[in-house]
Amino acid sequence: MEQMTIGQLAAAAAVSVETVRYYHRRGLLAPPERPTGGIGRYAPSALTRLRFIKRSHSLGFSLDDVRALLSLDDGQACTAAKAIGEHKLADVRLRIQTLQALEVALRKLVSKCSSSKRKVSCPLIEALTRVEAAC
Amino acid sequence: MEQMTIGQLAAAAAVSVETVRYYHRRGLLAPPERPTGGIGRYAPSALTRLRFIKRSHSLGFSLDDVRALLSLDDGQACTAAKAIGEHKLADVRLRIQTLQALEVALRKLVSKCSSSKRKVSCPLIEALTRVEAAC
DNA sequence: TCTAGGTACGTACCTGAGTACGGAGTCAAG
DNA sequence: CTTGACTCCGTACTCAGGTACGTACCTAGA
Repeated sequence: MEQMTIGQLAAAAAVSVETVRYYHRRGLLAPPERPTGGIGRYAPSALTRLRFIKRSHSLGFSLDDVRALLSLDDGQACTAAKAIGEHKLADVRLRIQTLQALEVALRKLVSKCSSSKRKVSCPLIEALTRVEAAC
Repeated sequence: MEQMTIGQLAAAAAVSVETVRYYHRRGLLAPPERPTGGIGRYAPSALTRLRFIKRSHSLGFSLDDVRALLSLDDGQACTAAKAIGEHKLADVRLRIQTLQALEVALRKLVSKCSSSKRKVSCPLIEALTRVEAAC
């Protein structure tokens, strides 16, 4: 009854048609049944699945992660889903730490730059040139 | 006197030979003078420059950023260098904020997952499927 | 002089997540 | 029955920052 074409599906999920096709190729979303030579129609469940993909991806899961999550979608695989989520959480925390260290380093460089008065060399450039700083 | 081949230069900066060539292509490091048909030799200043590139890049500057910084390397362009640094700093802070929001969302999902007892569906999967959560 | 290993150069390939394009087919409304 | 919008399919391209490979050349040491 509510069978959709690829364009309608894509619009409903606020995604491009090309993206839907890309998800077919990546094995995240099955291509629809279609009458021989005709145009495919998607069941509403495809929209649910597509939204799941989009939401998971927007939360930082890679498409491979998402495929793993989808394969757990029998509702009983909570432990496995949790493991994937925790793995991703650890990854996000690590990225935050790295960026925070970077922020400190950059802030120091920039503030040194603004406080310098008439030195020969720009302290930011100077700092980036020095060898003793950690790589 | 301390003229280096590309291999020695790369080793001294702990970078691969291919990477040095790539930096030539990207206009970050000039290819060396070389006797007609012979093998190029790099002056020590090339090593300084290569280390500058590596350090800046490790601090999160893109190679285009690095090229901009290098073009300021007359020591008097502190204001411009500071502007580049501040721009990058703002970018890093934004990335941290995004990741922190993500961390909160993920943490909630995962903890819901662990606290559930014998529900029909895994709450993580459930949450990712629901429509009302922000995209 | 021979040879191993380093160099030069060009091109193709990699990751991740798509985007773009072109030609052919299909479908519904007018 | 035609037109226009949409679909299908395959291929190529995008971005960043390289890596890998092949061929030809050079050069230092035994």
